Amino acid sequence: MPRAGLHAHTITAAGAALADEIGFTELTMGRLAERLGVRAPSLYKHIAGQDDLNRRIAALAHAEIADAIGTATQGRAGRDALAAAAHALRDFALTHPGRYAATVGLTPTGPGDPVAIAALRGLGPFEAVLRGYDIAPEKMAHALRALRSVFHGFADLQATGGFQWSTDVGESFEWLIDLIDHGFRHTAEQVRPLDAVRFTERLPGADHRQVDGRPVLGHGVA
Amino acid sequence: MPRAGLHAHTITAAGAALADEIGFTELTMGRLAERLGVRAPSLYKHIAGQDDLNRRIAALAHAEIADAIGTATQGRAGRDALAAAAHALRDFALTHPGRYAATVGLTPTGPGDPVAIAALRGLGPFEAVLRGYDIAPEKMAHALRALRSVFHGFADLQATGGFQWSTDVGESFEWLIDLIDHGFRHTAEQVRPLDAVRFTERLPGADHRQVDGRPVLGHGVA
DNA sequence: CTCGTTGGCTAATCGTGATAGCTTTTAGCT
DNA sequence: AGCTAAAAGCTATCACGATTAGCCAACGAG
Repeated sequence: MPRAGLHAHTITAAGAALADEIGFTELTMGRLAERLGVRAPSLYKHIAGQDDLNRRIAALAHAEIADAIGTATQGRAGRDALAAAAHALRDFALTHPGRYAATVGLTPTGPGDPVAIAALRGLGPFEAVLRGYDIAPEKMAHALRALRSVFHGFADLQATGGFQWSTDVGESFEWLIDLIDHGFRHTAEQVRPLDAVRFTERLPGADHRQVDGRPVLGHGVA
Repeated sequence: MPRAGLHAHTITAAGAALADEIGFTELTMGRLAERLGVRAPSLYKHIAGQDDLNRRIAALAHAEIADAIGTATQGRAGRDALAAAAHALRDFALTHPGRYAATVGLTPTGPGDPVAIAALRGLGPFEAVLRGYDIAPEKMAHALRALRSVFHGFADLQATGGFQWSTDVGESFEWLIDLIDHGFRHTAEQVRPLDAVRFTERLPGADHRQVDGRPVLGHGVA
């Protein structure tokens, strides 16, 4: 019996492709092995188990998303960049639902976690988009979270069949981009009193390192 | 052996509570049965199976969310109503992570699906919030989807541990509310050409009934 | 050519969902 | 009070997926 010549990277790619076809939750070691023309236990010679597989797929997806958004926003700014990034993310979620599903719900296990590192890389293009608006540096983290929330929310709802009315989804998406664009322009002009910055609530287990009184944006997922 | 006196409603409630404790994906027939002091097969006398259980929990959660947002927004309008609704939803997602997880990822099977009906009921309070802004009636569906995307996205990211930086999450949330509030005010003033309304893209399987050229907002999940 | 490592296989364990068929409780009726 | 039928639990059992142990063949270095 000749060898199949598997590698962790091969398995991850095949798993991602299969997840896109049948859904992330339907991805099983047996099915993946069958797809690779191999028996299930053989996969364990290359990856540690299903959780490991899931994390590798998530890391791959994060990297791909970062690339997609990065290239889509090259040379654009303002609403153009915002729209390009939004479309790139949504297109990815719709074309690769399995991969996209892998990126949500997997808490990074620590600073060295490949998932965390890949997720961090995915933040870069979003920050670039925000640089096109007049946002105070200390508000950047808020704006980043807002961006992620908005576009993840839309992509997630659409990918999971959350939009059932006949109203055109693409048009709703454009409307949403306008909403955020206008919001960013308007909020940027706002002058809010300093005592609005409270820093009271803390997530248990979150990383709280600070330098010069500002959080270290070094790892984690924003 | 005396009877336990189970009912579909009892089982659903216990399942929701257990899901909140151990996580929705960890909810299992055996564990739920143990919690109820009964053997797993006994549950099948009242519910059809795990999928049925999941859907019942989702319907329950949708109803509870609708109630929470509805009461929170009573007598409020504009930014007040927006903030109240947003907080109500986020509080629910954080206090009842299991139930909240059940509400995402379950596509309604049809117009009569209890999940779809409950989800529809949950839209009411959101529409009420939007009435506080000057939004053209034909844009209401877009605004509704925008609202759902934004707050689902934030709640989902926070509930799944997506925010890892030290920046205060509550503050980011307030910032997001401001962003949307400003966006709604500004976009409402916008006058956009009619040909921007295209109605080209259609979701497969979606309900497309229309009356007077406008979609019937009768069922589905927006 | 030989040998150690590597990669795939079979067999087996364990946990979970689901179903079949049996038994007992319980409510209503005479 | 006793009878009866539906309802509600139980045991036994199967299917399937993840994972591990241990066997053996393929491959590359000397």
